[in-house]
Amino acid sequence: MATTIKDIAKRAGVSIATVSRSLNEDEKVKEETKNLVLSIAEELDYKPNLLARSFVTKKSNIIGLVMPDIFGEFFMELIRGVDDVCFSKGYYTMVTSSHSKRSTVESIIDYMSKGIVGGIILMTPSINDEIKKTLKNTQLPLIIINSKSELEQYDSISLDNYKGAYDLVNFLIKTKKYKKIAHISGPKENNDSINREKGYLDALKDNGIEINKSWILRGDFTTEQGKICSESLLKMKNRPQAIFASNDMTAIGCYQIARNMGMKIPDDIAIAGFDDIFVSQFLSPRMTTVKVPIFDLGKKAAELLVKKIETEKVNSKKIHHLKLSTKLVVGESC
Amino acid sequence: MATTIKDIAKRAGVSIATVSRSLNEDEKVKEETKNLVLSIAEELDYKPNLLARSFVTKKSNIIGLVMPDIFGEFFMELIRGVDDVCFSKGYYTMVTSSHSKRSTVESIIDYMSKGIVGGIILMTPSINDEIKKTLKNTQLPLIIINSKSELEQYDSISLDNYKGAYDLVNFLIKTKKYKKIAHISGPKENNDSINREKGYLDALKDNGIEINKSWILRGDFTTEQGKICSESLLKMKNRPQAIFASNDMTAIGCYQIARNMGMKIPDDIAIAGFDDIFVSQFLSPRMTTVKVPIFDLGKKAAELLVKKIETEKVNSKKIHHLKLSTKLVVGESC
DNA sequence: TATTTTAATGTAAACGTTTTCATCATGGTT
DNA sequence: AACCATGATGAAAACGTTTACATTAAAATA
Repeated sequence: MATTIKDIAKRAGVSIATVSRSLNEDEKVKEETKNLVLSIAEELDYKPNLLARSFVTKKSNIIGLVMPDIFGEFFMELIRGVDDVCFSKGYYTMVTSSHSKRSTVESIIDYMSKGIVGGIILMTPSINDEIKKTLKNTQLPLIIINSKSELEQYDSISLDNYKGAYDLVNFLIKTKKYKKIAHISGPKENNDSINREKGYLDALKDNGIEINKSWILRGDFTTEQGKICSESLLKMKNRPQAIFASNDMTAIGCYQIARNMGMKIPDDIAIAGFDDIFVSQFLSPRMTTVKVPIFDLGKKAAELLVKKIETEKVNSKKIHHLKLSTKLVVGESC
Repeated sequence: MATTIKDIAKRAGVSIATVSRSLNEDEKVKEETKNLVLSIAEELDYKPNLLARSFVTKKSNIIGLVMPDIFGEFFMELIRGVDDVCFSKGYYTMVTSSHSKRSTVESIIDYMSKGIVGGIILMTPSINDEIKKTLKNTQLPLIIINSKSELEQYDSISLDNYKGAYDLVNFLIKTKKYKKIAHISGPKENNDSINREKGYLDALKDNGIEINKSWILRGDFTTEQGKICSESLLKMKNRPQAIFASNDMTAIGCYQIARNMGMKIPDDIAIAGFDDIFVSQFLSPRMTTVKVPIFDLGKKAAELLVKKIETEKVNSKKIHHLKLSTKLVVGESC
């Protein structure tokens, strides 16, 4: 049987209330008594029962991380960032992802209603009405990771996809002197994708380059679709000099097609991606892309959430909207 | 305020005991009463307070996944496998990793003592005395993921690293006709590494090839060390025809050095790895390696653990030691 | 019919903690 | 000397469940 505050109380000859107070720093209790209790707790190797504590305080030091998927380095880095902060602040990280069998909403509801988590980090590429409605019904501390802060009333952290894409395309035009730049986008509803495309369009516009709509193809962040799109781009009579793919996975598809068609990168076709995933540095030539600080994203989200959980009483109603900047990674593919 | 069994009891005109019994399928309660209770619960959108439940039953449906690190696709796949099973069985996945600030042992102790998890999946590359001692003090259901089942008393799941390596080296000898095969190992204490090296040695032995000790170098699973080791191998007067690296990361280092030295893979030097990480398929030439079913590993571990948690009363003392087989992936690097 | 068994339900304790309220010294203020 | 504020502590309730035990009514057995 594990040691409880009762055991300590008995041994110390005080009430359990005094033990509890001694254990929870902030309370007024005579220094002497406190030290006695603390030393006995130490001696008996006392570990507070978190379940009991959370149960009575209605606060859980478990953070629920809801993601659209659990796959690849993006989510791994996110988890790592969250875990890093959680650990150092005495919190636990609980992960869940959407599934064929479970929607994002279901995950959230589950977490919210069962009293199991003390706060939620919600990472979602898009926010639909169902999610909005669900969020409205909770008063759990919440941080949203999403590019588009459609929900102004919630704290959010996002990557500056727009600027990342803008800078990259601007670099292609200004430094590399490309004028014919195609784009393979990401999924339609995906806010990351939407903002990257915007950055692309604005960079062209600002440089006085006319937009060629036939050079903008819809991808879906997969290598497969990258292949399909790049193939049709490279077979055009008036084909582009460069392809800006909405993410590295898509760009990898372009690499493969270019190689298959016997084209040299970047001489015959320049390729740029977005994300700077692990693979990208090993491709030859090294991919030009945009580094996104996912680890930091996770860290920041967790930090913000913990802060929110702990100051909830004070209820500082200030809403934060953080935007993390990306970094251009210049390789030899352009 | 959330609905509790008291609310249901009041509305249904029964005691909370009856409500509880109705909710927990297995109990004897009149069909009629049960239906009434259930319909009211539905109506009031009752969600049991998991904290309260776990607190009183001393059973948690949270599974603690303890890993040596949280980085890269290996752990991502592991988490995914665990999450997959956990979700479908109504469990939650809590992750933690070792740190500069936290040892594996501390993570375990933390999980064990705070009453927060109902079982632990412990993934560790090696088991030291401290871990052994710690495990002895718990009666929490536990599954160990580790190559070497030093701890026969605990259920374990592991990858058949030995056979994977043996088959690969055997393939290099029998099919590819290499006779001079070097090996860059992994960390000393790492059981995966140890078994892979054993497989390598035995394959050579069984094929009547004498072992050249100067061709066996100590790596540490990093690309950096792969570079260092392969450079010294390739600069030898009597240099090997092939290098079997203990994992793909190391093999990638070999690729880079070979390229730097102007050597063609596989003509000048053949390279093989282990793990079949995501990158490997994109290298040119495609790496020959060994695919390890990490996702399945996670799944199996979770399945076993859940089974253990749920049959604990019955206490079937049978200990399971599962070994998952790997699969040779033939690329063009050999 | 009297007694025993069984089924259905209620009562209340228990889990380990926090926290409100009450109690009781102690020492300072009039 | 009487009073009051204060600081330290204890008693007990509360949180939402499950569950051992008690109770009741109905059914089965004698």
